[in-house]
Amino acid sequence: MQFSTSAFAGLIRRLERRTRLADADRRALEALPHSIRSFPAGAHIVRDGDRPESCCLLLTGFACRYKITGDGARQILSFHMAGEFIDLQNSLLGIADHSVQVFTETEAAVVPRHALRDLSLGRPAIGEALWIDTLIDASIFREWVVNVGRRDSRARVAHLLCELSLRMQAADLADGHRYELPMTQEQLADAVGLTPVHVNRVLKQLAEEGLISRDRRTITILDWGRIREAGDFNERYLHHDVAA
Amino acid sequence: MQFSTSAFAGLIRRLERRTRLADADRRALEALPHSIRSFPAGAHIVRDGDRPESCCLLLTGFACRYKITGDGARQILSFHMAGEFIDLQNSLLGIADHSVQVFTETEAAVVPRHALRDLSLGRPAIGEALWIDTLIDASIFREWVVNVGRRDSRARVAHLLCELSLRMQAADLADGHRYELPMTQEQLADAVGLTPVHVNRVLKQLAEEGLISRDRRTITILDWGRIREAGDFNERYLHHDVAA
DNA sequence: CGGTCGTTTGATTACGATCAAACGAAGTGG
DNA sequence: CCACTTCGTTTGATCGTAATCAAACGACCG
Repeated sequence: MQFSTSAFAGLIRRLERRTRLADADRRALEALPHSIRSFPAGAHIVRDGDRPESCCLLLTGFACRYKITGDGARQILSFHMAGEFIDLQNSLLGIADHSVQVFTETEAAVVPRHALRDLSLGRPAIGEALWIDTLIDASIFREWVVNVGRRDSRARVAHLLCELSLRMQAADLADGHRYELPMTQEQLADAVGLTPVHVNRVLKQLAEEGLISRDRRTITILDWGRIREAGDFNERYLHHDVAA
Repeated sequence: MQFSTSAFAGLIRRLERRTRLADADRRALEALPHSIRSFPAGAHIVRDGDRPESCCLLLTGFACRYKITGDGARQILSFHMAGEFIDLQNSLLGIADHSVQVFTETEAAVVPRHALRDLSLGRPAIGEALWIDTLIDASIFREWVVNVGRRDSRARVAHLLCELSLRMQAADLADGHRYELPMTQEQLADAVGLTPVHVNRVLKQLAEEGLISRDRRTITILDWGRIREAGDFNERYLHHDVAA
Protein backbone atom coordinates (compact mmCIF):
# COMPACT_ATOMS: atom_id res chain seq x y z
CA MET A 1 0.00 0.00 0.00
CA GLN A 2 1.53 3.24 -1.16
CA PHE A 3 -1.24 5.39 0.26
CA SER A 4 -1.83 6.01 3.92
CA THR A 5 -5.25 7.34 2.90
CA SER A 6 -7.34 5.85 0.12
CA ALA A 7 -6.79 6.79 -3.48
CA PHE A 8 -10.23 8.36 -3.37
CA ALA A 9 -9.60 10.73 -0.48
CA GLY A 10 -9.08 13.72 -2.75
CA LEU A 11 -12.17 12.95 -4.76
CA ILE A 12 -14.29 12.51 -1.65
CA ARG A 13 -13.06 15.81 -0.25
CA ARG A 14 -14.00 17.51 -3.50
CA LEU A 15 -17.45 15.95 -3.71
CA GLU A 16 -18.22 16.80 -0.11
CA ARG A 17 -17.73 20.47 -0.74
CA ARG A 18 -21.04 20.24 -2.60
CA THR A 19 -22.97 17.19 -1.46
CA ARG A 20 -23.33 15.52 1.89
CA LEU A 21 -22.25 11.90 1.78
CA ALA A 22 -23.14 9.29 4.37
CA ASP A 23 -20.38 7.17 5.87
CA ALA A 24 -21.68 4.24 3.86
CA ASP A 25 -21.35 6.29 0.66
CA ARG A 26 -17.78 7.18 1.50
CA ARG A 27 -16.97 3.58 2.23
CA ALA A 28 -18.60 2.46 -1.00
CA LEU A 29 -16.49 4.92 -2.95
CA GLU A 30 -13.34 3.73 -1.22
CA ALA A 31 -14.29 0.16 -2.01
CA LEU A 32 -14.47 0.83 -5.74
CA PRO A 33 -12.39 -1.68 -7.66
CA HIS A 34 -9.45 0.07 -9.25
CA SER A 35 -5.85 -0.21 -10.21
CA ILE A 36 -3.20 2.45 -9.88
CA ARG A 37 -1.46 3.29 -13.14
CA SER A 38 1.18 5.82 -13.89
CA PHE A 39 1.51 7.66 -17.18
CA PRO A 40 4.69 9.27 -18.48
CA ALA A 41 4.54 12.93 -19.53
CA GLY A 42 2.77 13.26 -22.85
CA ALA A 43 0.95 9.92 -22.65
CA HIS A 44 -2.61 9.59 -23.80
CA ILE A 45 -5.24 8.27 -21.40
CA VAL A 46 -8.02 8.27 -23.98
CA ARG A 47 -8.02 8.97 -27.71
CA ASP A 48 -10.84 10.47 -29.70
CA GLY A 49 -12.97 7.58 -30.96
CA ASP A 50 -11.95 5.08 -28.27
CA ARG A 51 -14.50 3.01 -26.41
CA PRO A 52 -12.88 3.22 -22.99
CA GLU A 53 -13.78 0.51 -20.52
CA SER A 54 -12.65 2.51 -17.54
CA CYS A 55 -12.59 5.93 -15.99
CA CYS A 56 -9.50 7.72 -14.70
CA LEU A 57 -9.26 9.58 -11.42
CA LEU A 58 -6.15 11.77 -11.31
CA LEU A 59 -4.09 11.29 -8.16
CA THR A 60 -1.06 13.37 -9.07
CA GLY A 61 -0.04 15.39 -12.11
CA PHE A 62 -1.95 17.32 -14.74
CA ALA A 63 -3.94 16.43 -17.82
CA CYS A 64 -5.99 18.11 -20.52
CA ARG A 65 -8.75 17.20 -22.91
CA TYR A 66 -8.51 18.34 -26.51
CA LYS A 67 -9.81 17.94 -30.04
CA ILE A 68 -8.01 18.26 -33.36
CA THR A 69 -9.76 20.04 -36.23
CA GLY A 70 -9.76 18.85 -39.82
CA ASP A 71 -6.82 21.05 -40.70
CA GLY A 72 -4.75 19.93 -37.77
CA ALA A 73 -5.30 22.72 -35.27
CA ARG A 74 -5.66 21.70 -31.65
CA GLN A 75 -8.19 23.12 -29.22
CA ILE A 76 -7.67 22.28 -25.57
CA LEU A 77 -11.04 21.93 -23.85
CA SER A 78 -10.09 21.75 -20.20
CA PHE A 79 -7.28 21.27 -17.74
CA HIS A 80 -7.41 18.71 -14.97
CA MET A 81 -5.60 18.20 -11.70
CA ALA A 82 -5.46 15.80 -8.77
CA GLY A 83 -8.78 14.71 -7.35
CA GLU A 84 -10.69 15.08 -10.62
CA PHE A 85 -12.36 12.38 -12.66
CA ILE A 86 -11.20 13.11 -16.16
CA ASP A 87 -13.57 11.24 -18.34
CA LEU A 88 -16.62 10.59 -16.26
CA GLN A 89 -18.74 10.80 -19.37
CA ASN A 90 -17.14 7.66 -20.66
CA SER A 91 -18.79 5.70 -17.91
CA LEU A 92 -22.14 6.43 -19.53
CA LEU A 93 -21.50 7.60 -23.09
CA GLY A 94 -19.89 4.81 -25.03
CA ILE A 95 -17.54 6.50 -27.42
CA ALA A 96 -14.99 9.20 -26.63
CA ASP A 97 -15.56 12.43 -28.55
CA HIS A 98 -12.16 13.88 -27.62
CA SER A 99 -8.71 12.89 -26.40
CA VAL A 100 -7.21 13.07 -22.93
CA GLN A 101 -3.49 13.56 -22.49
CA VAL A 102 -1.28 14.10 -19.46
CA PHE A 103 1.25 16.95 -19.31
CA THR A 104 3.45 15.68 -16.56
CA GLU A 105 4.20 12.26 -15.17
CA THR A 106 0.89 11.31 -13.65
CA GLU A 107 -0.66 8.72 -11.38
CA ALA A 108 -4.27 7.77 -11.75
CA ALA A 109 -6.77 5.35 -10.26
CA VAL A 110 -8.38 3.44 -13.11
CA VAL A 111 -11.95 2.38 -12.33
CA PRO A 112 -13.97 0.02 -14.55
CA ARG A 113 -16.82 1.98 -16.03
CA HIS A 114 -19.45 -0.56 -15.01
CA ALA A 115 -18.38 -0.40 -11.38
CA LEU A 116 -18.79 3.35 -11.42
CA ARG A 117 -22.12 3.18 -13.18
CA ASP A 118 -23.47 0.54 -10.79
CA LEU A 119 -22.33 2.53 -7.80
CA SER A 120 -24.02 5.68 -9.11
CA LEU A 121 -27.26 3.86 -9.74
CA GLY A 122 -27.18 1.93 -6.50
CA ARG A 123 -26.33 4.86 -4.26
CA PRO A 124 -28.29 7.93 -5.28
CA ALA A 125 -26.17 10.27 -3.16
CA ILE A 126 -23.08 9.26 -5.09
CA GLY A 127 -24.93 9.47 -8.37
CA GLU A 128 -26.01 12.97 -7.47
CA ALA A 129 -22.54 14.02 -6.41
CA LEU A 130 -21.05 12.80 -9.68
CA TRP A 131 -23.87 14.35 -11.68
CA ILE A 132 -23.15 17.68 -10.03
CA ASP A 133 -19.53 17.18 -10.95
CA THR A 134 -20.43 16.84 -14.62
CA LEU A 135 -22.74 19.85 -14.39
CA ILE A 136 -19.87 21.95 -13.12
CA ASP A 137 -17.71 20.60 -15.89
CA ALA A 138 -20.33 21.80 -18.35
CA SER A 139 -20.44 25.19 -16.65
CA ILE A 140 -16.70 25.56 -17.18
CA PHE A 141 -17.08 24.64 -20.84
CA ARG A 142 -19.71 27.34 -21.20
CA GLU A 143 -17.38 29.92 -19.73
CA TRP A 144 -14.67 28.81 -22.15
CA VAL A 145 -17.05 29.27 -25.07
CA VAL A 146 -17.46 32.87 -23.92
CA ASN A 147 -13.73 33.24 -23.42
CA VAL A 148 -12.72 32.20 -26.91
CA GLY A 149 -15.84 33.60 -28.55
CA ARG A 150 -16.09 37.10 -27.18
CA ARG A 151 -12.97 38.21 -25.32
CA ASP A 152 -9.84 39.77 -26.76
CA SER A 153 -6.44 38.18 -26.33
CA ARG A 154 -5.51 40.02 -23.14
CA ALA A 155 -8.76 39.11 -21.42
CA ARG A 156 -8.59 35.50 -22.58
CA VAL A 157 -5.19 34.92 -21.08
CA ALA A 158 -6.00 36.83 -17.90
CA HIS A 159 -9.20 34.84 -17.50
CA LEU A 160 -7.38 31.54 -17.81
CA LEU A 161 -4.76 32.62 -15.27
CA CYS A 162 -7.56 33.52 -12.86
CA GLU A 163 -9.32 30.20 -13.31
CA LEU A 164 -6.12 28.24 -12.84
CA SER A 165 -5.27 30.22 -9.73
CA LEU A 166 -8.56 29.46 -8.00
CA ARG A 167 -8.65 25.82 -9.05
CA MET A 168 -5.04 25.27 -8.01
CA GLN A 169 -5.82 26.85 -4.65
CA ALA A 170 -8.87 24.64 -4.21
CA ALA A 171 -6.72 21.61 -4.98
CA ASP A 172 -4.03 22.73 -2.56
CA LEU A 173 -1.55 23.11 -5.40
CA ALA A 174 -0.99 26.85 -5.07
CA ASP A 175 0.78 29.05 -2.57
CA GLY A 176 -1.72 31.86 -2.31
CA HIS A 177 -1.82 33.47 -5.71
CA ARG A 178 1.43 31.83 -6.79
CA TYR A 179 1.42 28.59 -8.75
CA GLU A 180 3.41 26.74 -11.32
CA LEU A 181 1.87 26.35 -14.74
CA PRO A 182 2.12 22.71 -15.72
CA MET A 183 1.84 23.49 -19.43
CA THR A 184 3.83 25.26 -22.13
CA GLN A 185 2.81 28.53 -23.73
CA GLU A 186 1.85 26.58 -26.80
CA GLN A 187 -0.64 24.61 -24.72
CA LEU A 188 -1.94 27.79 -23.14
CA ALA A 189 -2.43 29.11 -26.66
CA ASP A 190 -4.40 26.04 -27.67
CA ALA A 191 -6.64 26.54 -24.66
CA VAL A 192 -7.49 30.17 -25.43
CA GLY A 193 -7.60 29.95 -29.22
CA LEU A 194 -4.52 32.08 -29.93
CA THR A 195 -1.03 31.44 -31.28
CA PRO A 196 1.83 30.72 -28.90
CA VAL A 197 3.62 33.83 -30.16
CA HIS A 198 0.71 36.01 -29.21
CA VAL A 199 0.23 34.38 -25.82
CA ASN A 200 3.83 35.16 -25.11
CA ARG A 201 3.30 38.81 -25.94
CA VAL A 202 0.21 39.00 -23.76
CA LEU A 203 1.99 37.42 -20.80
CA LYS A 204 4.77 39.92 -21.23
CA GLN A 205 2.29 42.77 -21.30
CA LEU A 206 0.44 41.54 -18.21
CA ALA A 207 3.78 41.45 -16.40
CA GLU A 208 4.70 44.94 -17.60
CA GLU A 209 1.36 46.22 -16.33
CA GLY A 210 2.18 44.77 -12.92
CA LEU A 211 -0.69 42.30 -12.85
CA ILE A 212 1.51 39.23 -12.66
CA SER A 213 5.15 38.31 -12.35
CA ARG A 214 6.76 35.31 -13.92
CA ASP A 215 9.73 33.15 -13.14
CA ARG A 216 10.09 30.25 -15.50
CA ARG A 217 6.62 28.72 -15.40
CA THR A 218 5.73 30.05 -12.00
CA ILE A 219 3.02 32.67 -12.10
CA THR A 220 2.45 35.09 -9.27
CA ILE A 221 -0.66 37.17 -9.40
CA LEU A 222 0.41 40.54 -8.01
CA ASP A 223 -2.94 42.28 -8.20
CA TRP A 224 -5.93 39.98 -8.02
CA GLY A 225 -8.42 42.81 -8.38
CA ARG A 226 -6.90 44.13 -11.56
CA ILE A 227 -6.30 40.78 -13.26
CA ARG A 228 -9.81 39.74 -12.38
CA GLU A 229 -11.04 42.86 -14.11
CA ALA A 230 -8.68 42.40 -17.07
CA GLY A 231 -9.96 38.86 -17.51
CA ASP A 232 -13.61 39.79 -16.98
CA PHE A 233 -13.49 37.02 -14.41
CA ASN A 234 -16.35 36.03 -12.15
CA GLU A 235 -15.74 32.84 -10.21
CA ARG A 236 -19.40 31.97 -9.94
CA TYR A 237 -19.20 29.55 -12.86
CA LEU A 238 -16.77 27.36 -10.91
CA HIS A 239 -19.52 26.64 -8.36
CA HIS A 240 -16.95 26.07 -5.65
CA ASP A 241 -19.51 26.83 -2.99
CA VAL A 242 -22.72 25.03 -3.93
CA ALA A 243 -24.04 24.13 -0.50
CA ALA A 244 -27.23 22.85 -2.23
CA MET B 1 -56.45 19.10 -21.07
CA GLN B 2 -54.84 20.67 -24.14
CA PHE B 3 -52.67 17.66 -24.90
CA SER B 4 -53.91 14.38 -26.22
CA THR B 5 -50.52 13.00 -25.21
CA SER B 6 -48.68 14.04 -22.10
CA ALA B 7 -46.51 17.15 -22.07
CA PHE B 8 -43.58 14.81 -21.50
CA ALA B 9 -44.07 12.66 -24.59
CA GLY B 10 -41.36 14.47 -26.55
CA LEU B 11 -38.91 14.27 -23.68
CA ILE B 12 -39.57 10.58 -23.15
CA ARG B 13 -39.06 9.88 -26.84
CA ARG B 14 -35.75 11.72 -26.70
CA LEU B 15 -34.54 9.93 -23.57
CA GLU B 16 -35.49 6.53 -24.93
CA ARG B 17 -33.23 6.97 -27.90
CA ARG B 18 -30.42 6.46 -25.40
CA THR B 19 -31.71 4.71 -22.31
CA ARG B 20 -34.28 1.99 -21.80
CA LEU B 21 -37.06 3.10 -19.47
CA ALA B 22 -39.47 0.77 -17.71
CA ASP B 23 -43.19 1.47 -17.94
CA ALA B 24 -43.10 2.57 -14.32
CA ASP B 25 -40.38 5.09 -15.17
CA ARG B 26 -42.41 6.50 -18.03
CA ARG B 27 -45.44 6.81 -15.82
CA ALA B 28 -43.42 8.46 -13.09
CA LEU B 29 -42.15 11.02 -15.57
CA GLU B 30 -45.65 11.71 -16.82
CA ALA B 31 -46.82 12.13 -13.25
CA LEU B 32 -44.32 14.91 -12.56
CA PRO B 33 -46.06 17.93 -11.11
CA HIS B 34 -45.89 20.81 -13.57
CA SER B 35 -47.68 23.77 -14.99
CA ILE B 36 -47.83 24.83 -18.61
CA ARG B 37 -46.60 28.37 -19.22
CA SER B 38 -46.26 30.30 -22.40
CA PHE B 39 -43.58 32.89 -23.01
CA PRO B 40 -43.80 35.68 -25.58
CA ALA B 41 -40.95 36.04 -28.08
CA GLY B 42 -37.92 37.56 -26.40
CA ALA B 43 -38.97 36.65 -22.85
CA HIS B 44 -36.44 35.43 -20.34
CA ILE B 45 -36.96 32.09 -18.63
CA VAL B 46 -33.93 32.44 -16.38
CA ARG B 47 -31.55 35.31 -15.79
CA ASP B 48 -27.90 35.03 -14.86
CA GLY B 49 -27.70 35.05 -11.07
CA ASP B 50 -31.24 33.80 -10.45
CA ARG B 51 -31.96 31.00 -8.03
CA PRO B 52 -34.62 29.25 -10.07
CA GLU B 53 -37.05 27.04 -8.20
CA SER B 54 -38.11 25.16 -11.30
CA CYS B 55 -36.91 23.61 -14.51
CA CYS B 56 -38.34 24.28 -17.97
CA LEU B 57 -39.10 21.64 -20.55
CA LEU B 58 -39.69 23.21 -23.98
CA LEU B 59 -42.89 22.00 -25.65
CA THR B 60 -42.94 24.35 -28.65
CA GLY B 61 -40.70 27.16 -29.86
CA PHE B 62 -37.01 27.88 -29.55
CA ALA B 63 -34.71 29.20 -26.87
CA CYS B 64 -31.06 29.91 -26.28
CA ARG B 65 -28.69 30.23 -23.38
CA TYR B 66 -26.23 33.10 -23.30
CA LYS B 67 -23.81 35.13 -21.24
CA ILE B 68 -22.92 38.81 -21.45
CA THR B 69 -19.29 39.84 -21.03
CA GLY B 70 -18.09 42.79 -19.01
CA ASP B 71 -18.04 45.04 -22.02
CA GLY B 72 -21.49 44.12 -23.16
CA ALA B 73 -20.81 41.51 -25.83
CA ARG B 74 -23.14 38.54 -25.93
CA GLN B 75 -22.08 34.94 -26.44
CA ILE B 76 -24.83 32.45 -27.16
CA LEU B 77 -23.96 29.09 -25.61
CA SER B 78 -26.59 26.80 -27.07
CA PHE B 79 -29.85 26.61 -28.94
CA HIS B 80 -32.80 24.61 -27.68
CA MET B 81 -35.92 23.17 -29.23
CA ALA B 82 -39.02 21.20 -28.31
CA GLY B 83 -38.47 18.18 -26.09
CA GLU B 84 -35.37 19.57 -24.37
CA PHE B 85 -34.93 20.46 -20.73
CA ILE B 86 -33.32 23.86 -20.86
CA ASP B 87 -31.89 24.34 -17.45
CA LEU B 88 -31.56 20.92 -15.97
CA GLN B 89 -28.53 22.05 -14.09
CA ASN B 90 -30.68 24.36 -12.04
CA SER B 91 -32.36 21.38 -10.43
CA LEU B 92 -29.04 20.58 -8.79
CA LEU B 93 -26.84 23.66 -8.94
CA GLY B 94 -28.43 26.44 -6.99
CA ILE B 95 -27.54 29.60 -8.85
CA ALA B 96 -27.83 30.23 -12.59
CA ASP B 97 -24.52 31.06 -14.25
CA HIS B 98 -26.15 32.25 -17.48
CA SER B 99 -29.44 33.47 -18.92
CA VAL B 100 -32.08 31.60 -20.91
CA GLN B 101 -34.24 33.46 -23.41
CA VAL B 102 -36.83 32.35 -25.94
CA PHE B 103 -36.69 33.47 -29.58
CA THR B 104 -40.22 32.76 -30.59
CA GLU B 105 -43.47 32.46 -28.70
CA THR B 106 -42.91 29.36 -26.65
CA GLU B 107 -44.75 26.90 -24.45
CA ALA B 108 -42.99 25.10 -21.67
CA ALA B 109 -43.76 22.67 -18.88
CA VAL B 110 -42.44 24.13 -15.65
CA VAL B 111 -41.38 21.47 -13.15
CA PRO B 112 -40.42 22.25 -9.54
CA ARG B 113 -36.76 21.48 -9.12
CA HIS B 114 -37.28 19.35 -6.02
CA ALA B 115 -39.74 17.12 -7.81
CA LEU B 116 -37.21 16.52 -10.55
CA ARG B 117 -34.41 15.91 -8.10
CA ASP B 118 -36.47 13.49 -6.03
CA LEU B 119 -37.53 11.59 -9.12
CA SER B 120 -33.94 11.29 -10.32
CA LEU B 121 -32.77 10.02 -6.96
CA GLY B 122 -35.71 7.69 -6.44
CA ARG B 123 -35.63 6.15 -9.91
CA PRO B 124 -32.07 5.44 -10.98
CA ALA B 125 -33.06 4.79 -14.60
CA ILE B 126 -34.48 8.30 -14.86
CA GLY B 127 -31.52 9.77 -13.05
CA GLU B 128 -29.24 8.04 -15.50
CA ALA B 129 -31.22 9.20 -18.52
CA LEU B 130 -31.10 12.80 -17.36
CA TRP B 131 -27.44 12.51 -16.47
CA ILE B 132 -26.73 11.30 -19.98
CA ASP B 133 -28.67 14.28 -21.25
CA THR B 134 -26.40 16.67 -19.38
CA LEU B 135 -23.34 14.77 -20.59
CA ILE B 136 -24.44 15.28 -24.18
CA ASP B 137 -25.06 18.92 -23.41
CA ALA B 138 -21.48 19.14 -22.22
CA SER B 139 -20.27 17.39 -25.35
CA ILE B 140 -21.96 20.02 -27.49
CA PHE B 141 -20.35 22.80 -25.43
CA ARG B 142 -16.97 21.20 -26.08
CA GLU B 143 -17.59 21.18 -29.79
CA TRP B 144 -18.57 24.84 -29.62
CA VAL B 145 -15.32 25.66 -27.84
CA VAL B 146 -13.52 24.13 -30.81
CA ASN B 147 -15.77 25.95 -33.24
CA VAL B 148 -15.14 29.43 -31.90
CA GLY B 149 -11.58 28.70 -30.83
CA ARG B 150 -10.03 27.10 -33.89
CA ARG B 151 -12.21 27.39 -37.00
CA ASP B 152 -12.35 30.26 -39.46
CA SER B 153 -15.55 32.14 -40.15
CA ARG B 154 -16.71 29.99 -43.06
CA ALA B 155 -16.24 26.75 -41.14
CA ARG B 156 -17.91 28.14 -38.02
CA VAL B 157 -21.07 29.09 -39.82
CA ALA B 158 -21.13 25.89 -41.87
CA HIS B 159 -20.65 23.85 -38.72
CA LEU B 160 -23.55 25.52 -36.98
CA LEU B 161 -25.81 25.00 -39.99
CA CYS B 162 -24.89 21.30 -39.95
CA GLU B 163 -25.62 20.94 -36.26
CA LEU B 164 -28.95 22.71 -36.56
CA SER B 165 -29.92 20.57 -39.52
CA LEU B 166 -29.34 17.30 -37.68
CA ARG B 167 -30.93 18.44 -34.44
CA MET B 168 -33.96 19.85 -36.25
CA GLN B 169 -34.33 16.57 -38.09
CA ALA B 170 -34.09 14.59 -34.86
CA ALA B 171 -36.78 16.82 -33.36
CA ASP B 172 -38.99 16.43 -36.45
CA LEU B 173 -38.74 20.12 -37.21
CA ALA B 174 -36.99 19.83 -40.55
CA ASP B 175 -38.03 18.70 -43.99
CA GLY B 176 -34.97 16.69 -44.96
CA HIS B 177 -32.14 19.16 -45.13
CA ARG B 178 -34.49 22.15 -45.25
CA TYR B 179 -35.40 24.01 -42.08
CA GLU B 180 -36.33 27.45 -40.91
CA LEU B 181 -33.82 29.25 -38.76
CA PRO B 182 -35.64 30.55 -35.71
CA MET B 183 -33.00 33.20 -35.04
CA THR B 184 -31.67 36.35 -36.69
CA GLN B 185 -28.24 36.66 -38.25
CA GLU B 186 -27.23 38.73 -35.25
CA GLN B 187 -28.03 35.79 -33.00
CA LEU B 188 -26.19 33.43 -35.30
CA ALA B 189 -23.23 35.77 -35.02
CA ASP B 190 -23.40 35.70 -31.22
CA ALA B 191 -23.35 31.91 -31.35
CA VAL B 192 -20.25 31.63 -33.52
CA GLY B 193 -18.29 34.59 -32.15
CA LEU B 194 -18.46 36.77 -35.27
CA THR B 195 -20.20 40.01 -36.20
CA PRO B 196 -23.59 39.94 -37.89
CA VAL B 197 -22.11 41.69 -40.93
CA HIS B 198 -19.58 38.96 -41.38
CA VAL B 199 -22.09 36.15 -40.85
CA ASN B 200 -24.13 37.69 -43.61
CA ARG B 201 -21.17 37.65 -45.95
CA VAL B 202 -20.37 34.05 -45.12
CA LEU B 203 -23.96 32.95 -45.72
CA LYS B 204 -23.88 34.72 -49.05
CA GLN B 205 -20.66 32.97 -49.95
CA LEU B 206 -21.95 29.53 -48.93
CA ALA B 207 -24.94 30.14 -51.19
CA GLU B 208 -22.73 31.27 -54.07
CA GLU B 209 -20.68 28.12 -53.69
CA GLY B 210 -23.84 26.09 -54.01
CA LEU B 211 -23.69 24.55 -50.54
CA ILE B 212 -26.96 26.04 -49.35
CA SER B 213 -29.82 28.11 -50.65
CA ARG B 214 -31.77 30.64 -48.68
CA ASP B 215 -35.24 32.06 -48.77
CA ARG B 216 -35.93 34.45 -45.96
CA ARG B 217 -34.86 32.40 -42.94
CA THR B 218 -35.34 29.05 -44.56
CA ILE B 219 -32.11 27.22 -45.14
CA THR B 220 -31.82 24.39 -47.61
CA ILE B 221 -28.65 22.39 -47.55
CA LEU B 222 -27.99 21.58 -51.19
CA ASP B 223 -24.85 19.54 -50.73
CA TRP B 224 -24.55 17.82 -47.38
CA GLY B 225 -21.18 16.30 -48.19
CA ARG B 226 -19.58 19.59 -49.09
CA ILE B 227 -21.04 21.65 -46.24
CA ARG B 228 -20.07 18.91 -43.82
CA GLU B 229 -16.53 19.23 -45.11
CA ALA B 230 -16.63 23.02 -45.10
CA GLY B 231 -17.77 22.97 -41.49
CA ASP B 232 -15.32 20.25 -40.43
CA PHE B 233 -18.43 18.59 -39.10
CA ASN B 234 -18.55 15.17 -37.48
CA GLU B 235 -21.86 14.34 -35.86
CA ARG B 236 -20.36 12.01 -33.30
CA TYR B 237 -20.38 14.70 -30.61
CA LEU B 238 -24.18 14.84 -30.77
CA HIS B 239 -24.37 11.24 -29.50
CA HIS B 240 -27.66 10.73 -31.25
CA ASP B 241 -27.08 7.01 -31.28
CA VAL B 242 -25.77 6.01 -27.87
CA ALA B 243 -27.31 2.56 -27.56
CA ALA B 244 -25.38 2.15 -24.29
C1' DC C 1 29.38 20.86 -25.36
C1' DG C 2 26.05 20.11 -28.84
C1' DG C 3 21.17 19.32 -29.37
C1' DT C 4 16.40 19.84 -28.50
C1' DC C 5 12.56 22.21 -26.93
C1' DG C 6 10.38 26.26 -25.39
C1' DT C 7 10.50 31.29 -25.12
C1' DT C 8 11.18 35.79 -26.89
C1' DT C 9 11.45 39.51 -30.31
C1' DG C 10 10.82 41.68 -34.92
C1' DA C 11 8.55 42.46 -39.58
C1' DT C 12 4.72 41.79 -42.44
C1' DT C 13 0.19 40.05 -43.65
C1' DA C 14 -4.66 38.89 -43.46
C1' DC C 15 -9.06 37.96 -41.56
C1' DG C 16 -12.72 39.69 -39.57
C1' DA C 17 -14.16 44.11 -37.09
C1' DT C 18 -15.84 48.50 -37.48
C1' DC C 19 -18.06 52.34 -39.55
C1' DA C 20 -21.50 53.84 -42.67
C1' DA C 21 -25.43 53.61 -45.42
C1' DA C 22 -28.99 51.64 -48.38
C1' DC C 23 -32.43 48.27 -48.86
C1' DG C 24 -36.42 45.25 -47.80
C1' DA C 25 -40.13 43.18 -45.14
C1' DA C 26 -43.52 43.37 -41.63
C1' DG C 27 -46.38 45.99 -38.72
C1' DT C 28 -48.89 50.41 -37.25
C1' DG C 29 -51.71 54.23 -37.53
C1' DG C 30 -53.82 57.89 -40.10
C1' DC D 1 -54.71 51.85 -48.78
C1' DC D 2 -50.75 54.13 -48.10
C1' DA D 3 -47.16 56.87 -45.37
C1' DC D 4 -44.20 55.81 -41.79
C1' DT D 5 -41.57 53.24 -38.48
C1' DT D 6 -38.91 49.51 -36.99
C1' DC D 7 -36.09 45.72 -37.38
C1' DG D 8 -33.24 42.80 -39.96
C1' DT D 9 -30.45 42.11 -44.10
C1' DT D 10 -27.17 43.48 -47.47
C1' DT D 11 -23.27 45.95 -49.49
C1' DG D 12 -19.13 48.96 -49.47
C1' DA D 13 -14.80 51.15 -47.48
C1' DT D 14 -11.39 51.28 -44.02
C1' DC D 15 -9.11 49.74 -39.83
C1' DG D 16 -6.91 46.89 -36.26
C1' DT D 17 -5.91 42.69 -33.77
C1' DA D 18 -3.84 38.66 -33.94
C1' DA D 19 -1.71 35.42 -37.44
C1' DT D 20 2.16 34.29 -39.94
C1' DC D 21 6.92 34.16 -41.13
C1' DA D 22 11.51 34.34 -39.53
C1' DA D 23 15.20 34.15 -36.44
C1' DA D 24 17.68 34.61 -32.08
C1' DC D 25 17.90 33.34 -27.41
C1' DG D 26 17.84 30.48 -23.17
C1' DA D 27 17.21 26.34 -20.32
C1' DC D 28 17.73 21.73 -19.67
C1' DC D 29 19.59 17.17 -20.92
C1' DG D 30 22.46 13.57 -22.40
